[in-house]
Amino acid sequence: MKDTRWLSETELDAWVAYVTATHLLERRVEEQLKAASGLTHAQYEILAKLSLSPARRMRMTELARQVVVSKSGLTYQIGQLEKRGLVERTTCPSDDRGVLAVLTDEGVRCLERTAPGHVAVVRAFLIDQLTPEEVETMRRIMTKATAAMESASGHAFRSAPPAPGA
Amino acid sequence: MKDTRWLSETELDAWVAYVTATHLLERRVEEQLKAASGLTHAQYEILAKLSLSPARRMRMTELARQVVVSKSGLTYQIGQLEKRGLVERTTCPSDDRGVLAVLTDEGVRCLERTAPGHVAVVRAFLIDQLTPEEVETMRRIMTKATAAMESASGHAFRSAPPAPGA
DNA sequence: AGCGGATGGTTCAAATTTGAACAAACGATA
DNA sequence: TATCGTTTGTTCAAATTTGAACCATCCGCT
Repeated sequence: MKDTRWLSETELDAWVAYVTATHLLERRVEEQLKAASGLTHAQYEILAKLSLSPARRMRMTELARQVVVSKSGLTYQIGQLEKRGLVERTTCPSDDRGVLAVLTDEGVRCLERTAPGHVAVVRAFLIDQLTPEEVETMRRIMTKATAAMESASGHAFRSAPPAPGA
Repeated sequence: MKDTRWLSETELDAWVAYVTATHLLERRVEEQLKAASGLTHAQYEILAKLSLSPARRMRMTELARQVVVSKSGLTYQIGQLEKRGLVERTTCPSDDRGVLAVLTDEGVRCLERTAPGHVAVVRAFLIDQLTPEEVETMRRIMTKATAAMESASGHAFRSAPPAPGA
């Protein structure tokens, strides 16, 4: 906590631009989805993840991990999606505690109907603004950041890795 | 709304990685700030913007625009910061409707006390994971995206620019 | 079989965010 | 200077999100 390594001008610019762009993009995505299908971005992400999963179903905890939302947050959203008939809850065969969120046929149709407009926004404000090289670099950057955060345990971050004897 | 230009595999990977990294990063930033100073990321951003403004003060609307939050959202957060004595509300001399949010000395101290830990997280999970070239590319990418969204009026986005006679 | 710690999901209260509705003040124009 | 359309900031209700508390179930060991 002593001498701080401040961000260089470029680093700060990069961070500020990232934060700003992220907020603006989230706002655009949210407003488009809401207008087009009444879905939240969080809800769309849930449907999208489920649609790519083996039998269009996933355990709650795993789904929460993949969409990066708290357990209670997912419980709430699955409840909302269930009300609209886009998702169903099934008890997990192999684990009585478990709950499987299953994408319904109606959910699939909703997703298919919604995807084009969503992709259009992502393209218009981000992807199509970039060169192919920039897209690739962004992929690399975000993948690295994700890896760093998924490996870093809990919320403590030190310069030295956790001692084996601790 | 007819034939959709879907995302290529790389583009999709880039987008998914971006969304995931953003959620994870937001979570880390939020948890660090909360633990270290009881501030929200939104609140930190407000303090930071104010600290860089001429007399450490800014009009509500302009501040809301810069931190990308709704007007009502800013009203709420400024209220919270006021309770903690980090910000004060002043009536705007040139416009009786206006309100100036002013960073107090206490607010400055809070920011100075909080910044090192915040920067450490940003470094640990993002900046320090990247090469200087990648940082520069991210800056360019996010700046372009921001520009695209700030220019695009309202929420309509068409392939053709708005006709002069419309 | 029976413990004891870890996991999976839900419930609950509290905090935050947004858009719509409003009232006050501005400013250009008749 | 009286008026109409804007802009400013707040209030309000509704939706969402999170962490902590909780119960049920699972799993490794005795």
